[in-house]
Amino acid sequence: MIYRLYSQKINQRICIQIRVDPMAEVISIPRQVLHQEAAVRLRQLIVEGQIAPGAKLNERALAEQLQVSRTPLREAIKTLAAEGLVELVPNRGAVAAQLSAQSVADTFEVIAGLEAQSGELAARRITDAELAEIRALHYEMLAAHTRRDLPTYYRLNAHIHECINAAARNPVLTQTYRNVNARLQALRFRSNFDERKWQRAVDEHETMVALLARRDAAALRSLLLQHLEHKRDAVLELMRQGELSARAARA
Amino acid sequence: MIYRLYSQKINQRICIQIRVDPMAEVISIPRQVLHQEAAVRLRQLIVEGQIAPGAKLNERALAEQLQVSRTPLREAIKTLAAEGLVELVPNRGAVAAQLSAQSVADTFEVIAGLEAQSGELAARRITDAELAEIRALHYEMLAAHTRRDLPTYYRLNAHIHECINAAARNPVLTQTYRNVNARLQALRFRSNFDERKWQRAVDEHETMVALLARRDAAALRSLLLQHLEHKRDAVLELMRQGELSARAARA
DNA sequence: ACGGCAAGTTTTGCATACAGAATACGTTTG
DNA sequence: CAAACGTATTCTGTATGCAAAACTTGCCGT
Repeated sequence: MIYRLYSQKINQRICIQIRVDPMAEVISIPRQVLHQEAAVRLRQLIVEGQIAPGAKLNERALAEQLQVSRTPLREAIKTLAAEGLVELVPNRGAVAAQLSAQSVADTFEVIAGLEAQSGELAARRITDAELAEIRALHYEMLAAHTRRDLPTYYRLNAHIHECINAAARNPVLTQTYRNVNARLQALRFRSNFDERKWQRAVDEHETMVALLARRDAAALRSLLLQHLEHKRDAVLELMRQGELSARAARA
Repeated sequence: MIYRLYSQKINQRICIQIRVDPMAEVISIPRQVLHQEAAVRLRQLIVEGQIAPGAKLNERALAEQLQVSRTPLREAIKTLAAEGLVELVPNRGAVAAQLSAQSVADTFEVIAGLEAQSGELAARRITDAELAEIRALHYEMLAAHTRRDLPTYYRLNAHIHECINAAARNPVLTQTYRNVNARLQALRFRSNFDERKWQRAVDEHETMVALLARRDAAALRSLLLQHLEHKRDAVLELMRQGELSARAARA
């Protein structure tokens, strides 16, 4: 494999060629293109809530913050718009997506279907090694639950669901799932379980692992539907509380 | 509501204000912004196969063809990339997505899940008026089938599935469905049923309408799963034939 | 005081300019 | 003649400039 390095001046050109061992290519860090880098960082800002839902995205300010020019930033915004994380308003730029209670419920309905299918497929296709990894993560999660370490619990919880998804061996499903799920991350980051619901979620995860081990696709499917329904109710309840406390603060 | 029309010159500014009746706004045709216009037309080019799967998208040539500059075109390309219709290769631009048999199968697996859920929800939520419209479309489709008018059949078929989806009353589901479905349109445009499979598809549609009328969510769900499985097999078979004939042509 | 208006300011959308990466191509050399 | 090389050309990625749209502010008349 041959690579060439050029440096073009007005009327003077230098050309250097170097050979690169094909095996060594993975080592090279080709620094992602700017618009993808910008998309990643902007996605993070929105998902983590540093850009509030409904907030306007000022291109000049964001470009400065992310240290890129407006062109790649605008391209990144178009990407996030297609993912549903921002909304484009003609001649008025973009705003961070704002989820009403209704659209949260809708999103959970879709996610539930996707997760259920993941589970169903995973139960058929999972390997013992993958199952062992999920079981290990599950025990770590139990530890986090015992310590009431919510951030770690969330991280592990999301990781387990990602692993189940991966075990379904369907890249299109994985991408679709990630895409829809991204919209909910902003909510989950803030959310906080009540004790009883948290225990129930842990129990459901316990059953999940057992059903995966038994390769019981149908049961896992319905468990996941139920699990997501409970998650939805928890999030909606928190939204209502948040709304109430916001109203109380305003009053 | 007040709108203002400006024309800025270097050091001279003209400002005209006009009043617009809010009710009249829907009449005005504010010609979508260029990057969205470009995205729509580019999507069409890819879906209809005028840009072959795997073909490189030359920005300058495409910009000229679509009568826009490269900036909005690139933004449109980023949108389609997020939808999965094109693939971005760093420093090498974009290529129209190419679906392997495996990824077609994967995509159908996801679509099947989404359609099944649409059906399930639609059976619960559909109104009599919506049902009547679907039934009407169904009869039109029967007419197209009887005439062996494949293009009309496809159009009506897609329309019926869209209507079922709409009856589910879940915008997130609708968007996700459209998104994933777009990738398959390119294939369906070219495909052609064998007689027996076509008849079976028509029969399945007949049952579909009956189950919607009975509001039988569970049965509709499993029928749709089966229906999509058959569609998948038909498309995969056509892909194999296409490959074979392509090979034969090359030999 | 207040609603409406016009000019000023900011911001978005698009086009163009330019640097660097990739590619095509003619030449050289073993 | 094929492989390698160097140059020219093409193409992508980013920055910048400019016009139109939206927003802000101050003014004026009632």
